[in-house]
Amino acid sequence: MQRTLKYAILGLLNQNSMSGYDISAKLEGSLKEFWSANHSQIYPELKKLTEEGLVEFKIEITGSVLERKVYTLTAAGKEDFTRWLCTKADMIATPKDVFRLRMFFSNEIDDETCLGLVAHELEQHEARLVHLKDIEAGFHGIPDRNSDKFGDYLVLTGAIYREEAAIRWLKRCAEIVDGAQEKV
Amino acid sequence: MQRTLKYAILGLLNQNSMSGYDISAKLEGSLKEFWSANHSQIYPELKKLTEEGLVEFKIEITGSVLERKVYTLTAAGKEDFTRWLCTKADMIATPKDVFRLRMFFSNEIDDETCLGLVAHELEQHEARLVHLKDIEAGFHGIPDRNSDKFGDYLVLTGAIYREEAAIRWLKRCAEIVDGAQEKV
DNA sequence: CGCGACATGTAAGCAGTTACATGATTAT
DNA sequence: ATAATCATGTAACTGCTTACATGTCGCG
Repeated sequence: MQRTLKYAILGLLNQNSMSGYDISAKLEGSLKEFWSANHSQIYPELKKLTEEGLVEFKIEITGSVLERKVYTLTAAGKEDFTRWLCTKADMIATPKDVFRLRMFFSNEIDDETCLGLVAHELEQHEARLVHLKDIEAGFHGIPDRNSDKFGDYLVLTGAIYREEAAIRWLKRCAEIVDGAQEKV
Repeated sequence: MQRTLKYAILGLLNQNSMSGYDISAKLEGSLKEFWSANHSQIYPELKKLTEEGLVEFKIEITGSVLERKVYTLTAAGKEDFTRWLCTKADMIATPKDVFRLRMFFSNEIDDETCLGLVAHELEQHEARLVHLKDIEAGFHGIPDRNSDKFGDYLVLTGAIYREEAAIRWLKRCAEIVDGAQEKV
């Protein structure tokens, strides 16, 4: 029982009070490189956190009737989050990857199909890398150590390194399959 | 509904007939870098695959009474697996990573604690890399394109690249946190 | 007046983890 | 004998995805 989504939400609320909709948007933004959740998971979790006394909300009205629940961390919520944040944890066991599973069985795939699969995967990682580099260009140097942007920058760097490694590997895969082909 | 475990099992049975226990062991071996499952997930899945007519089993006796169900792919199973294997898929959306989530909120952590967390994570990735390099040393060059070892080698290379990227990033994190500290 | 963004929720089902439960075989 | 490994299963629960369901607000 890790309740990681709980801490993702508490962490965001620690930065700013916001609604479930806003949290949903954040998880579609810079966080989505390493954590994501649908609104169908976020709203029930917020309800649970309210019952646990870690967050509280007040209702705001946008326009004339549209309700918006703006959540804020309670002192207990802040404490729980801080405790989690500073806790050393075991490295994640298995980052599951369907593409790598396919490649594990690649001896059953003919060269042409295999190179097609690799090219398809490569395209997607290259597009992602371009996107990440675009975001990186928006940072001018390393953000202030105490600003929210600091963690943002760290994990962006991590995502870039990760994509670069994936691309390097995929190119190596193509090379190996091609090389094995030529030897015949 | 992806049923990825289904295809992991079919793929292993395509290599060799084996029991649920053997499949469990394989998923603790070289596959565990990108797919894993407990026996409590494997046995019910094998039951389901049998009902679907994709695998069949015969009971072997080890010793005098201990039963062992040895599963084999049926023609339908082989066909289903092959179709899946050659299918292009979208890249996985979010490889969830709790450590990166912590780092996202790192502006809330003091330098010493933060460097401790990074060092702890780094240790684990370095140990993993050593382990992977050991396995790599057991391969003498690239295995035959048509052997089971071929895919094994490809994904091992991928795991090494991945760990190297993680290590490079963690060292960069330490550098950045240290750098930000000195500036004060 | 229609479309996209804002806003919140529930239900059903699949995937995965932890714990419960049992027993045989082999090596020390 | 006793511990590690072989061997198979179920139950309860958490986590996550997809689909269902509803309604407002602002812009063109």
